[in-house]
Amino acid sequence: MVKHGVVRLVDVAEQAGVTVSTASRALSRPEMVRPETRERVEAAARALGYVPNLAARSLITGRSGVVSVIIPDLSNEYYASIAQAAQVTAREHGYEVFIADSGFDPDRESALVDVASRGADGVIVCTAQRRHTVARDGVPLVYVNKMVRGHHAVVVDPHSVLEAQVDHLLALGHERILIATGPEIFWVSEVRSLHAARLAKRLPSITIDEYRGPSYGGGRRLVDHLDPSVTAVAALNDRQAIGILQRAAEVGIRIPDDLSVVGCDDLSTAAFVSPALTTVRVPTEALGRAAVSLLIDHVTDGGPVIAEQMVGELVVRDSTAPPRTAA
Amino acid sequence: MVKHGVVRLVDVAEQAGVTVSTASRALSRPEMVRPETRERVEAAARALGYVPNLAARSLITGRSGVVSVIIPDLSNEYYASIAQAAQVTAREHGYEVFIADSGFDPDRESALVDVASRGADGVIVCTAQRRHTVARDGVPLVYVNKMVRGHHAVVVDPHSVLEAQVDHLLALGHERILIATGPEIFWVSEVRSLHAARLAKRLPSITIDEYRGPSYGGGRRLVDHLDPSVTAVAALNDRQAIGILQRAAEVGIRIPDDLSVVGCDDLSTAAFVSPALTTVRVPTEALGRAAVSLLIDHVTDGGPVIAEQMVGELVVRDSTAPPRTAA
DNA sequence: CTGAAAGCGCTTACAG
DNA sequence: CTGAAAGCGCTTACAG
Repeated sequence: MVKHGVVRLVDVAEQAGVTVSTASRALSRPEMVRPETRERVEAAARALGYVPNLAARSLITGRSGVVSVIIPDLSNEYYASIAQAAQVTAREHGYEVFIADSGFDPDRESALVDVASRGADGVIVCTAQRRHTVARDGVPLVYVNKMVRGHHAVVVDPHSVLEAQVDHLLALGHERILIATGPEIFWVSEVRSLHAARLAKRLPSITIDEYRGPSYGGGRRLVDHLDPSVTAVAALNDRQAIGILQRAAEVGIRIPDDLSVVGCDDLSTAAFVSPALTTVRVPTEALGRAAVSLLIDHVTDGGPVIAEQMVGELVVRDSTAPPRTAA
Repeated sequence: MVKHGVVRLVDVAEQAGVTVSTASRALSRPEMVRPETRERVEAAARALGYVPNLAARSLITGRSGVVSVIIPDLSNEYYASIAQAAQVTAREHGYEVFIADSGFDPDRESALVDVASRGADGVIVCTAQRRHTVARDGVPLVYVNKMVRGHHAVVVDPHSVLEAQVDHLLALGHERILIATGPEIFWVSEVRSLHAARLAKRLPSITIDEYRGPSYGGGRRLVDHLDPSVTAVAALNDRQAIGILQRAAEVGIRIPDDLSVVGCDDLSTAAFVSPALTTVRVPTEALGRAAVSLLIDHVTDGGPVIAEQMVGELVVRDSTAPPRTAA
């Protein structure tokens, strides 16, 4: 009889009439034992309800079989979707995923990376903020949503997003376009600012807002500080865009008649708000998958540092239209 | 020098001039060593960048310090919010949380419970489906969103939800009310059906729909099968309610003029759809917190089986109004 | 308060 | 193909 209902490998071995060594091989490297031995061990394991002690295995192999994914906000569909895709892909590679939530707090993020590094074979840090996070030595790490010199990363190219937004608005005939870039604590904002500045130089009617953040509140405040001559806004993301929609409705700005708004991300909410939001779809699933693939196929092998860039895709809905003054 | 940059406790001990035993105590049970010894060990640990090998610790203590939370869909805000609250609470108790996604698949859910049981000190299974899930012997388990005889559980009382919905509609003057209960594969649906049947017996103008599921699609289909005399719908959840709103808009049913709709959950989307959805707010955070508290404070101590029931709270917005024929 | 020693459950060279 | 033995890094009675 085994104590406490916990079945160990030695119990299985005894039942099968072999030693632990053989039992271990039969279970983890079946090609190394005689077929009948394997069957006997497998039968014993099944009969006893054996489940390996992961801690022991991990102690000896030095691998845990888990990948940690750290995201800023679990209840934010955007990040959840990345984490979910990562999970699916990781499982395909035989890894479990451990998802943790930093609550957008850089300090907590660092702490989590640290904790995660201890137990995991690799960690994926999904974060927008530029503030540097350092993983423990020797633990493979991939960033999602920002590029950090010397580190692997998967990002959506901010240029492609801004271009999709602005091209769409220009095509509709807008000239007085406001580009929201967000503050430079965010990696995307930094890159977006550069590109926006370049655009503004070429097209002087373009203005830039770098103060309002990527949130509903940021969008609302943007409306309250809006130059009346602006006819279109390229928002930082959908949350900000939806905040703009909300506040605009409250203060009597009609969308898209008085103001066109284009978002970014394509949250599921984007299709339900009124008017339905024109936006740039971000391939969140691809981000998650790519991060895991990079981690497993590449980082672990000590390959060169890679930064994958993906592109967004414009989704036209009802929040954009030609400017009233034109057309 | 240590090999591979991996600092073990023995390295710290050596540096501090003590044995591993003392080093171990200094770090995990500081009150057992002399203050100056502790300081010496702590200094050494800091200097060397020591981080404990969790697998080794877990092997010997028999505890992993992790709680697994299994949810059906990570990118569903409702479940994400429960998981997030669970995570916060667990951390307050010194546990890390491991969140996994079953994709609404009962088989995968079972498999995940099984995998999770190996590594975790306890598991929280957040699931709507009645189909029974069995944890490994000896691993504490708490269900969220369904009650299972003989198991700990935290749920929102379906009676309270239905009552809030129906009372609101009755107060507005509705008589021809359709109650969507959902198919009985869901635990809530089972309970909700019972209560709905009782209501229908008392108020014969109430009808019941048990075919349409708790999804956007379910809501859309519900509209396509709607008896024109119905003036109000008590939906199974917000997703279904939003599906109703969408489809109603397409087929020219005005809401709330022609039809009142009340949802359940209060997803963030609920406030943004048009018209803004009247719904019953479910305390998802409280669910997550309670599940963890139950797991840690009670299940582990072998206390009696507990099923906590919480109640929803009506949030009135714009999708409900008095029936046109009345008032 | 500290040390020497055993042991957690597994895997894996090393012999046979 | 199988067994005996060592060892992964830690914790914890047991002596001192």
